[in-house]
Amino acid sequence: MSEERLPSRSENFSEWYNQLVLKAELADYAPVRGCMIVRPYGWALWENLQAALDRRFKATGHVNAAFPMLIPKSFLEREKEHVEGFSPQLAVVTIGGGEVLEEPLVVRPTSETIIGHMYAKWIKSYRDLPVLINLWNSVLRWEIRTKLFLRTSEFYWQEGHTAHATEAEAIAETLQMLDIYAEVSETEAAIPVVKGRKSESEKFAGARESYSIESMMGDTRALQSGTSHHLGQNFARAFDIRYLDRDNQQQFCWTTSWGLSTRMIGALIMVHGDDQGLILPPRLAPYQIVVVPISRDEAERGPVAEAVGRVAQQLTGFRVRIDDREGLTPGFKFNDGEMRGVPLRMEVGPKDVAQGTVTLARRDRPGRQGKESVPQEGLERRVADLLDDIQRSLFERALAFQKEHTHEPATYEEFKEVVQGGWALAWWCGEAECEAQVKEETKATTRNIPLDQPGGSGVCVHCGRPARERALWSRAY
RNA sequence: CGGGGUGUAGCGCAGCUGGUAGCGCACCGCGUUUGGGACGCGGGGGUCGGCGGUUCAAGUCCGCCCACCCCGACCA
Repeated sequence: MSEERLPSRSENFSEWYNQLVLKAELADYAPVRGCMIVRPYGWALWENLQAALDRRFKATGHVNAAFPMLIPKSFLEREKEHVEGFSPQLAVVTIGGGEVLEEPLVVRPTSETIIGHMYAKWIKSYRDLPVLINLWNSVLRWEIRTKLFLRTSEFYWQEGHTAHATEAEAIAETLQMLDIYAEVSETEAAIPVVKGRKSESEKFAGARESYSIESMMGDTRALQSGTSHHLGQNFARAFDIRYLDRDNQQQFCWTTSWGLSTRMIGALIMVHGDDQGLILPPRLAPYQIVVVPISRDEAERGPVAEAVGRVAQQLTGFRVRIDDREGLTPGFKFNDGEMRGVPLRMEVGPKDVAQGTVTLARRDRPGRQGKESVPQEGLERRVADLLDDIQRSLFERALAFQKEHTHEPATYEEFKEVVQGGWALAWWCGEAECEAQVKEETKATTRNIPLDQPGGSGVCVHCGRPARERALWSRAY
């Protein structure tokens, strides 16, 4: 519960975000540095997102499993780029049961290595392929600078790990999972994305190619909210994952990995929220409707409660919360529901009882607008339509915002200007030092190289050398 | 890891030149309230971030440490 206002979203985005996460009771700071507590309301949101993803993973043939949190340190050292990428961020266990361990164990920063070890053991024949396993777990990366949901030392996610007989299959898998992430983000979270390939400097440590979905937050900065990696044969060679093909020849597998984390919750907050608080998309909201009963005296209480009960019966197909907390005024509950981002509020008071109506208020319309009086009869139909409309309008609003702040600068001068408050889609020569210079000069980095390129060729927006692809540039979280 | 800032009740803060801790909100009880953040009365709650030092006496002065936040370099 809260009663103070949030900082202004437009004036102090960062502070607005921090306080909203706490006040909406999504998460809290843990007593351990860099870690977060995900509170029930935040976890309910994650569970809904999990369900949306898991359904799609299963539909595409994946199965879930559990792997240990502790990994022999030597495993991390097997793949050269992987070590370099993750060493600085590892937490290492050196003592167990009071004894110094023979070999230190690392708390998993990601599971490619232990997966590689086990896949090598399990895969013998082309008949064993593909292996399509997903893990729902948490991982630990020693982060210096943290922010709830966006970057914490421990975070919750899913990591998918697959092994295939051919490169083409592995690439198809990598792109299939990227598509699933994009589809979940857009249809469930109502967050538009740009799918693309990561630059060499931004790709996953050990990957051959990394792909990401990138979204524009309310302050125009970009957030990578899902990644899918084609690992080539890098991990297969490091862990000796081989199979015997139809011609009785030993072949290395082609592997992939892909992950999406609770960071997506941060995206939901930053894309849809406003000065009043969260605005949650109906498909993921823990509660889609909050019912606020209103009665001035004992005589009204009974009929109102009866109407609420009747209405609740009609809405069993929705996630409904009846806010019958005592001693709180309706006004307080309105604000509380808005802060928590409940998509639809239903007020049931004496006037509604007298008229056989309820009052609906949609969260995505400002203030007291978006309120409407509807008959209790056939209510569920109107509720369903409104929730659909809210889901759609949140996406459209976010997409319009993203488009409005995405530019195609022709010159570097223009580029420098636009990346201060938006995204730039601009030709890039593909050279790492060019990218590094741009970052130095503007703080913008390549987010990805969008997959749907209009084609053609041009000159690098920074150095003027020939360029074959356009990159999406932005300041990022 | 560099620069800056903050640690006093759950949250936000006050506490002067040292004298034994307070305000608002939240919380508990009773009553009146309830269609946009109600009000009255009465309560409970503190190793003042930690350790050490100076002093008759430290929230206050000194030293060291720790944590968190903001801005930069690195990362989902």
